[in-house]
Amino acid sequence: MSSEFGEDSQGEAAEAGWRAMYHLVAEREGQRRIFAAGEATGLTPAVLKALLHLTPEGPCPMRDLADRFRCDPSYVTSLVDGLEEAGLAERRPHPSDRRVKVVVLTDRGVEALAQVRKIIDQPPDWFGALSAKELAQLQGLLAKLQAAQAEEA
Amino acid sequence: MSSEFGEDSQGEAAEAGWRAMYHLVAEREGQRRIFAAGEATGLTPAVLKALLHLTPEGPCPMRDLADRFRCDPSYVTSLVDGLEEAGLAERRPHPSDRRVKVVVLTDRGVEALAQVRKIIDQPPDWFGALSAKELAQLQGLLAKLQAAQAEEA
DNA sequence: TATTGTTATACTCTATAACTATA
DNA sequence: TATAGTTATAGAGTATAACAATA
Repeated sequence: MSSEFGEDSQGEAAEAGWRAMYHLVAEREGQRRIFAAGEATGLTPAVLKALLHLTPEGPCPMRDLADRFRCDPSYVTSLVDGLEEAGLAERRPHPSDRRVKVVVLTDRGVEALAQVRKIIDQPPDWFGALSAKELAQLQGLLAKLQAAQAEEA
Repeated sequence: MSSEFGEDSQGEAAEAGWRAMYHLVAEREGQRRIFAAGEATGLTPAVLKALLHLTPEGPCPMRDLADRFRCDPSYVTSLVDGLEEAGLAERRPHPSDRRVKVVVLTDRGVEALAQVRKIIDQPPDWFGALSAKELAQLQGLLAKLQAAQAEEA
């Protein structure tokens, strides 16, 4: 949420850019992809979402998942239950803190994650409207935004 | 979903651009805004979503809402019930087809929609990482994409 | 005492099936 | 016969509260 733009033209340009991005991503393509990924994998949207927050390398304490999702820990329990039932992840004890359980993807889980990522990462057809040069420009601008976003945290 | 890019470098650039946009919009800011809008208005996420698909001018047949949402008509019933209970919209008979009911925003509904839009449209702080010139560039590129997306439908 | 995770429970979101009214 | 909307119902999704184990 922004507090650093006033009614100046730069603020307006930022808003226009943000609105365009939001519209392009969130208001159509996002759901379409989650839907397609669900059909391809047979997973429910909720479990899919959980899968997308797991990484192939890192074992992840359940508590961290609750924080990332901003959801109740009890819900993480049911999410991880779903992942385990689908054979995509496992609970393991934390090496040093025995209260904690960490979640790790199984081989099948890593595979499923790759499949889902492939679907989600596929650019919509309308990206064809940009030339190679314009795509490079866009990438550069978005990279700057990503860097700024990362720094914010 | 794309079918027109192969493994060429342009396809890769498109994917990188799309992934960056998706990440910037969907994986953090989107939910944050819906959450904030819900807190500000006291509306549930579902009713909020419905509100966002209504326009101040156009009376909208309920069936059209079901199509836009890709949801079952029965769910539209409960959504519009929610909007009516909150005093934000009303059902009216369709002038020529008496099977149809159209949904129109009330004055309070128009107000609430503006409030929600204001929250959602507020650019994140990290837009400050771009100069005025870069913002203009970004706007131009996104406008092209929006035009292409609109044409697709 | 504070924290992690689970269970039991209940509330919200969303779809299916059966129905009514109109076309 | 086909289409728009509703009702009743059931199934996901998600939170709250009480609890067990560990720190």
